[in-house]
Amino acid sequence: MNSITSKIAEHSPDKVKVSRRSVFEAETPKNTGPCILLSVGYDGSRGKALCKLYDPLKNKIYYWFDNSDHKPYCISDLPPEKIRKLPVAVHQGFIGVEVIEKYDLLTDRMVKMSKILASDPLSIGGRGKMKGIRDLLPKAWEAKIPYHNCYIYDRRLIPGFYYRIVDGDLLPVSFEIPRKTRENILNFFEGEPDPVRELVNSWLPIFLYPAPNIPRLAVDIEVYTPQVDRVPEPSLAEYPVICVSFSSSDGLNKIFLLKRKGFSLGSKPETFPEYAELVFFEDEKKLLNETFKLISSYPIILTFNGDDFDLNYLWHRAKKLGIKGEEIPIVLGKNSAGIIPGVHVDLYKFFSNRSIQIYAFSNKYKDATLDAIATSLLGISKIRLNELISELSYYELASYCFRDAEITLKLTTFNNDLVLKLIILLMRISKLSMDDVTRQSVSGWIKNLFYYEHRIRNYLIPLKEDIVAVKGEAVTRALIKGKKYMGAIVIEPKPGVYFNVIVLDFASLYPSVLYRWNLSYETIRCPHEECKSNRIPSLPHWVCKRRLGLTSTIIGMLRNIRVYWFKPKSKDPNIDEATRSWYSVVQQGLKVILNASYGVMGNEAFPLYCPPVAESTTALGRYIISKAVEKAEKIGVEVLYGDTDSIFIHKPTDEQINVLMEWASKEFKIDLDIDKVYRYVTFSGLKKNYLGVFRDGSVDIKGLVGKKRNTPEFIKKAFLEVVEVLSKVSSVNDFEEAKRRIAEIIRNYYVKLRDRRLSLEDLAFRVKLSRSLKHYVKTTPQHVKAARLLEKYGKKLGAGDIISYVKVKGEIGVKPVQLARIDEIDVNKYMGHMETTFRQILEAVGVNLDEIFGFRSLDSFFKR
DNA sequence: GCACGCCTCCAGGAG
DNA sequence: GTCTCCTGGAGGCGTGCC
Repeated sequence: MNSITSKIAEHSPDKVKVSRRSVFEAETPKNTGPCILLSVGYDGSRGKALCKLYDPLKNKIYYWFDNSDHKPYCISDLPPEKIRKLPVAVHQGFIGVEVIEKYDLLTDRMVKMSKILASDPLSIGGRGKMKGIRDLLPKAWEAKIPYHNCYIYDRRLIPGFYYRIVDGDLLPVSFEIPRKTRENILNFFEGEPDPVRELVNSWLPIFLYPAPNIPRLAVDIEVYTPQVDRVPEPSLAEYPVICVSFSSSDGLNKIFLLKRKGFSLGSKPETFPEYAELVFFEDEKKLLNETFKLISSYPIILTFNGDDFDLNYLWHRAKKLGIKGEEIPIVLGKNSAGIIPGVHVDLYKFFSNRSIQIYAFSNKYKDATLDAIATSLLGISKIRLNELISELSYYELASYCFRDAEITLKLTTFNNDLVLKLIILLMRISKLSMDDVTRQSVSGWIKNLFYYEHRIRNYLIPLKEDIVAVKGEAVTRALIKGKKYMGAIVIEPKPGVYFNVIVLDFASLYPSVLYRWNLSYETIRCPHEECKSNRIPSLPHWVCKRRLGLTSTIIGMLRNIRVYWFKPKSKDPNIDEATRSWYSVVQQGLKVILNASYGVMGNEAFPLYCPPVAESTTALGRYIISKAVEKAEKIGVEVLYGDTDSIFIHKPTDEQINVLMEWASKEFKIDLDIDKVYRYVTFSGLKKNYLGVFRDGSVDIKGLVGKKRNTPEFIKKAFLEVVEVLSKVSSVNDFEEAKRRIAEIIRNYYVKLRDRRLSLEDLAFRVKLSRSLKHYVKTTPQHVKAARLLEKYGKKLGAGDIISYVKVKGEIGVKPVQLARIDEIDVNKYMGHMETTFRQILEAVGVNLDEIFGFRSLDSFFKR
């Protein structure tokens, strides 16, 4: 025991210098060097907009407050004299009203409006007892924009970009773009209208100037809990914080542990981080105070779920222990936790963002859990525990907690700080603060970006109901019940095996269509008589000939700049690696925005929602792909399949490919590219369902059930073995041998199944609960049945949880893995699943399963 | 009473 | 809370047959 106590004593806080100097410069300097604009907010005590700047050279944060007496406001169509007679005028926050002129895109003319100024943001948009000004007006424009964003627009600020304070004023740092680079990029916009070229010019610095590396500290806490399977409730903060870990991008690695009676250091696990400094605290309050000092000493604090848990818990716990509010550098919002003086980024929110998950990380992680994300992106997992957190020895607890902090940090440092750079780029594009951009979804980014561009042009930001009133609803019918308008075409695939298949696709088809056809809410069904002849094929809609659409121009500019410059240059070996890496971030960030740019137009919740724009986009997509099929057939090329923006063509000559590409660029001014080159492709005959083998033998599997996440592991394994065999096939003659080997593989797995030589884990279906259990009322899917069985045993389950269940004989038919035994398994059901899985491939190979084996089903084949 | 067809719900995926 | 199109499995219900 003595040695343990002495070891602990070695780590006593008196001997270790824990605190770091705050990065905060309380007094705003009159002049600074270049700083990054991290965030714009509102300081209630001063009643001013507040910009958080980070000075990378001095490692300091400065707060700069508005010096222009900028006030919150909203806009009304009533003249000032009428407004002065309304209750608005006696609102305690009412300051005054002034006449302004705005350009109204919906009517295509200048309008006189009234700008109503207020003393504070709440006076405009307040709710509850004290109604805000916007609710006292019959109609109010631009009244729902958070004040700090309004300030960004009016000052034309670009979050994530460089600013400096000069004589107390905030000025952007101007960067010289090399003349050659500028010219090279603008060359790609040769022949485009002037406003497009001007737009490109104004956006270039955003893309060309690399993001800085900003120091950041990841924090993770562990809390004692007496209950199994229960996360402590932050708002109650009943139990002590027993461990806090820190890992920073500049090499700080610390673990704070709370000393508890009856706990020992234990033996050092292999996972213990020797490079981290272990600090013991007798007193929890002291532990929290030191934690807060560290939190105040970095410009960016990273957590994984810190909004809802870690920072939330720390705040409430600190209050409970009697720490004074001003000593807690945490500001709790409704759904988030801010910090002082820097910015808090909750990576759980960022990685949960569907667009980030799918488009930035190509669906590499399927669940937004720290373990799943870290495993697939970093190759590092969380530490597996055999005991409850509250029972771990000090060393084990420290190792476990620290790993989480370390992973959290690494999520922003891996691949050359990819994620940090991506966040900064998205700030610049969306014009949102770091705290906002990491918490909002893609529609929030696009909304803010469009609002900004409206404001700097003095365009009135329209009301959603006015857009729909003027432009109307969709006129097409969706194929799927419950959808609002018709979408893309999927060409019926020709079943069979085809060697030498090329996939041509229209590069970012929808953004290109929006741009080329000038589709924007103000240009579709515009008010001009002479434009009515400019029709969209097959639709009653027309497009403006007089005016360039605002949103279509922005989307087109982003699309072109990505396709022509950043995407190719990110792979150009003549460019230095640092630049290439930044370019790669830029092109990925643009991809995220572009992929959603059409979708938001068809989203009712989007403030510029415009169904005619959305359905015109898909209608033109259908038009273009149909014309492409026609053209291909006309020049003697067989089209095997196509989906939305692609055609799969059989054995085309180079000449034929060139003809098609030139035709597309001449006919539509849209690029048709070679997307994929297959050695062979097999089509089962089902749409969105095929297997292709590239020239190098790698395999491209789409839609097949063997690949689906919820397919049992053993079927996936069998499927992969079969795929492996197929990847070796290089000519028609190889198929006979391949089929024999495939039959062997299937038989092998069948025998394993029949003899129950498989684990329950291998047999489990893993299906996600998409909502809480009580919300399943219409039907009871199998995973819900299993989940309800689990609940009887006291397990708490909710939306997002993955249920693992197996199919068993008997009335209910399913059991959660935890409750099942191997002898209960319903072998026939699994046979059925194997059959469908392999039918998709084998039929694709061109031969019906029945024909291969000469029996009606696999089942009867094996029962022979 | 029961097989069967048809529709709906739900999850997961393609683009 | 971008969008629509497509597939498979199970649940739920009506219908016709024995």
